[in-house]
Amino acid sequence: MKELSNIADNLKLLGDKTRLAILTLLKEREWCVCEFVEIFDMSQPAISQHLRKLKAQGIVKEDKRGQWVYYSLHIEDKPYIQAVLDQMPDSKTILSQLNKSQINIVCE
Amino acid sequence: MKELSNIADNLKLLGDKTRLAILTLLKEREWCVCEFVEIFDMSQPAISQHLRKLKAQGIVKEDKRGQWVYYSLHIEDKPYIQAVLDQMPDSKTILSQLNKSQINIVCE
DNA sequence: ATAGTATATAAGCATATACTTATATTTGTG
DNA sequence: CACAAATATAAGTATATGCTTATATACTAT
Repeated sequence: MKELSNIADNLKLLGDKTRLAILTLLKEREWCVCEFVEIFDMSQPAISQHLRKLKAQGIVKEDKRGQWVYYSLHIEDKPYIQAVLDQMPDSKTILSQLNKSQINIVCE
Repeated sequence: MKELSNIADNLKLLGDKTRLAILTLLKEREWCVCEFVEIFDMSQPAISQHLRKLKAQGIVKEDKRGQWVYYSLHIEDKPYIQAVLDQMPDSKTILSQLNKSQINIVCE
């Protein structure tokens, strides 16, 4: 049984809009860093740091292939994360919500 | 459909050991503030502030009865929180983990 | 009314978090 | 080798967070 504080630390990482979107997108397929950088309105180091945190807690795993690093989910042993992601909308919905917030920023 | 950022804000509140324990205990029954104050090694205002955050996001509801305020879960419309709490251990396990950490503090 | 108990709020503070920019590292290509 | 692209790391900073102590509020009982 995982420790309460361990579970809380995992869930804390899900409590960020960007990371929650990343994980939800990863339900569908693996993604490389540069794809995330294009999608999110944020610098490359910011994305890299989010992925590092997720990797540090074993929530994602990386696969270096040539110049690119592909990330995928690694939550087989974390049912509480699976349970959350099962409830998340599909990638298309996530992407449209990200776009909407970008438009909001432009309009302000 | 709830907004991505709304879900993330909810999950952020679950990403704290104390609040996650509170919510898990609330699966079993309603609790009053003073019970939480006894269980957790923390001041009464600290507990009160955690409950206020949970109430502000509609995750718990309160019921004032005389001198006491009883809190209970209000997550019927939040399947991703239900899904997490379904995966959490029972109250006995939570309480023993809290006690363990208190003993650790004493021993240091 | 006064005192005691339960809870909430306010203010302050130390630490954590999520970015930014600058720079380093790794890999592919001419 | 030199350069470009993809990614990671470092350092700095503004804001958020989770506690503390002090105080206010609400209810109970004598």
